[in-house]
Amino acid sequence: MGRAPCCEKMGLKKGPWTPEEDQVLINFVQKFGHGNWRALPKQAGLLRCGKSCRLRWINYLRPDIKRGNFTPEEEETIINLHQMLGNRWSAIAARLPGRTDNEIKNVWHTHLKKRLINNNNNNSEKDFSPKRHRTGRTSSSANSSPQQSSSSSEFSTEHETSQNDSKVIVVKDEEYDHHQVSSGSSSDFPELDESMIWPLDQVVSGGFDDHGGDMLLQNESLIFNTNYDDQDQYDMEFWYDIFIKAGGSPELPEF
DNA sequence: AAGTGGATCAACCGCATGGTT
DNA sequence: CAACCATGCGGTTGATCCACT
Repeated sequence: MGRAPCCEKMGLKKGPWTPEEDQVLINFVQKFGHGNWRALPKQAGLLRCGKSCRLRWINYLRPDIKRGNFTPEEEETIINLHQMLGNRWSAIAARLPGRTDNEIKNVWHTHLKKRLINNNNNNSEKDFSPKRHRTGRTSSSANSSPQQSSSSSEFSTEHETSQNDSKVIVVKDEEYDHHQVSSGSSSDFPELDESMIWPLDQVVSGGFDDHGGDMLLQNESLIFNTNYDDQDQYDMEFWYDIFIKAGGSPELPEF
């Protein structure tokens, strides 16, 4: 692999944590907090780098960590949020109290992704995969995600939403020759050209699935594909609101 | 009982971001 | 404003577990 890791460079320990190390870290954090992860291992007497300590605490030792299997409700929430947010595991974890981004990422890759693939195979008429899902991050690693870089412009079949009075904002993506679509009030998009706003039923009949989350995935692309490139710090609450308007699960906790 | 291959998950790595100097 | 630093994030790895042959 690339450059030598910092831990080895400093003669620090790597690999699985021992119960003794865990206890030292717990005791230290409970006493002094974790204001400075970099300095913590030295102060606590641990032969670990700060990064490793932070990860261990956040993913395993934190007192509010919920262990054990994910409930069907949690899994459904993850699926919904993943449709909405893509591989933004920390954002998803923020909506699942007691669950960590690492855990959610693991459960997605080991269970949920396969389940969705199976579901899609069983219903081959539909293709819910996003054309291009861009997040605020511009790194190559973020873009290299299979979820985010997968390609499918056609969203399938009938849309069953009853919210026909909603507006849908459509922007032709010249480069990829498809439409970016989002649902919401036109006032949510300052400076939008009126020609971009179509009635909902007029658009979704052209090929959208019945999951609000998929619409939102397209939503995010809209922001980054058009005049709104400067809005790379998009507002989670804003998107959540649109997600709900578009028929997303309302049972998620409030921001 | 032993071997094998897939599944799982803790931990690591590199990079991006935001704050500070 | 550039350089540096600390932290957070997402992708990936590798050890271990477990079911199956």
